[in-house]
Amino acid sequence: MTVTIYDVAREAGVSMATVSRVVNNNPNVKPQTRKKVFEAIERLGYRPNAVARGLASKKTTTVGVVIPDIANAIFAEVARGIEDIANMYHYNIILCNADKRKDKEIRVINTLLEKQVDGLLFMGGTVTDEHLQAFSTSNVPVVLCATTDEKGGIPSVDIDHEGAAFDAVTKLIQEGHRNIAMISGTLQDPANGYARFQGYKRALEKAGLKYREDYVRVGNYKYESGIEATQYFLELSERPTAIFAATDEMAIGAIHSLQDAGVAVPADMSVISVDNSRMASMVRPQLTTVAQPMYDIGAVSMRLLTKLMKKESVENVKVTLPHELVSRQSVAGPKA
Amino acid sequence: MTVTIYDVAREAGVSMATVSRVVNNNPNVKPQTRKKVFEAIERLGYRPNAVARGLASKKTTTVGVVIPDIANAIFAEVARGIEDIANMYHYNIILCNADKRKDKEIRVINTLLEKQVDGLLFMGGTVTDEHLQAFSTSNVPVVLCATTDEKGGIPSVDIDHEGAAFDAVTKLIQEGHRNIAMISGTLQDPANGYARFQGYKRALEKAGLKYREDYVRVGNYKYESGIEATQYFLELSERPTAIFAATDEMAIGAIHSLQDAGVAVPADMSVISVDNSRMASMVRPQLTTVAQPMYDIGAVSMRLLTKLMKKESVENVKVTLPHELVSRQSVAGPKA
DNA sequence: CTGTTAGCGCTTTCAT
DNA sequence: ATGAAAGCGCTAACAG
Repeated sequence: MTVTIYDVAREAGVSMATVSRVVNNNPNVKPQTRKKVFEAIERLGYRPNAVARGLASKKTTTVGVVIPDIANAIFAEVARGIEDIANMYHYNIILCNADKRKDKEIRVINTLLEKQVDGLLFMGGTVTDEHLQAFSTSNVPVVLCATTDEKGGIPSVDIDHEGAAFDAVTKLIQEGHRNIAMISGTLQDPANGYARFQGYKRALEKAGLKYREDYVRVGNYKYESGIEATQYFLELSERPTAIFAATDEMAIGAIHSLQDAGVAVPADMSVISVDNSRMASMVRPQLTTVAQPMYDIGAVSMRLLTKLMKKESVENVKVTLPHELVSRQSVAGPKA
Repeated sequence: MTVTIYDVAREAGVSMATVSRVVNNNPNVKPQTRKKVFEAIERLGYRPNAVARGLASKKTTTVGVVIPDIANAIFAEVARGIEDIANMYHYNIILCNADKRKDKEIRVINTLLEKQVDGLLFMGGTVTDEHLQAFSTSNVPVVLCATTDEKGGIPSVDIDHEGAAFDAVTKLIQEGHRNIAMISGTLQDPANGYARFQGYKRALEKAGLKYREDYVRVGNYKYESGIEATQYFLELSERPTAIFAATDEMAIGAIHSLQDAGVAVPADMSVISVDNSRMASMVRPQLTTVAQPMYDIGAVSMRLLTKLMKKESVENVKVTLPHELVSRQSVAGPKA
């Protein structure tokens, strides 16, 4: 039924080895022979079996990517960066959602390794010893993208979350705000949560502003949690004049919550965040936010992985991509 | 280096076949033997090689999914549905972006087939003869999701785009609108473009309203094109009183464009669309739209594919999922 | 319930 | 430049 390399060899009157050579573009084939083989391939409609090739060569040209949730716009953008570069280097990707749940992460890492992926791109919560353990049962290279490494050994690419948050809050301070609230992510989340919160505190500190617990609410990154946190701030006897949200989505929730309560943005209250997802310019007022280059994080980490898979030496295996404030309409000075 | 089934067999003092049986949960193994084997596996840190298994069994437990663009929220949602169900049935997915470009689609179909996927989920523009040709070079089942089949032979799951558009426009008509504009997708796109446009026309016709060319603008599904189209409508001597956008994103562009021009939504103009993406409730006013069950489209098509892969007989291979109007805040009657 | 034996379709020395 | 042959690690009859 299925035509194999052997059939092609017979049809072309050469050996399997020769067919293999032409299929793999090995230069050691006489042009004439090459032509004969191509014709036989054409005639028979031969299609190489990548599984057999993988078994024989111990290379699958596929990489595994574990991602928290592909339906999340941020991660989807990273995934696109990964896939584009993978494609460019002729790799395919097996995509697994793991929802930042350790058990699920460990499980998919193992099945990916069983499938003999040539490399692993890991995007998740924290990398624990168990993760390290799972990684080490194989010797394929791993790179973390947008993911914190507790121990610090693994190649990774991310932005400086603490710095990005610091810059966002500093922008608010420069505009004259002194009462700045924060809608944080969960502090257990090292990057989007803890690090951004630390950046907030450092900016306050540097400006000599006091940190107040009632100015911080922990959200879950969702729009709704931005709304809830803002409603809380609105009821404070001493209202903040600006809100820093750890993510765009929560910031948009904040903006709408404010508007629903009749407080004008940015006239009565400023809002800023970190992310710069596409939605940032799809709100009124358009959101001022610190841009995090999602696509590039994916692209760069995949590029790094290709180098590792080819055993090329890489100078820097811990890359931090730049972030940048993009000023739009949601920030102004505090009301006089 | 790597430990194989043979090593385990030796370690456990049994044959490879027995090890294979326990690994594959074949009941024909004495509990005691099973135990011995598991212990050997544990001791050696054995991990089955899925590539070898794939070659021997002619099954890879992975399916290929070609998708237009994973960074697009709509498709990402479908992808999540696919992956969740795939996971449930112990399949993995190889994800390929093809941007609805035929050449790219054909190319990835072929590489997916080379990788011996057990099935194919195709999400793209139109299915042409060339696609059919590519599919037919293999005998794995294919299911189309959210994709039109020109010829009609292939299993598929989608919603009734024409009907969804019809319902949206009819809602507007019921509210009393008689001057209804449409921001369409490109008419070359059978589902989101052409079909939704046809639904618009049919609704008009049924209500005895005349179709006017100047009330239709073709957009590219992006926010910005919603803005541009709306600006055009605003300059018409006889302004429409309601806008039907083929997608949420264009509708949101319309809303903002209207607001920027000082026309209140829905007081001065109503806006409705089809999609019900997460963004629909993340705008003010919240968008009234006809919900398209993206996640379910993915889930149902993957479920269908599993049946096809198991050669189970399926009653209906052309499934149309229901759509539903969700009323929020962007629609009201026309100004008296 | 367990073992033997062929392959699965291809790559890769090693010869020639 | 080409061919022969030995696997890659596993499953799947077939025996027993």
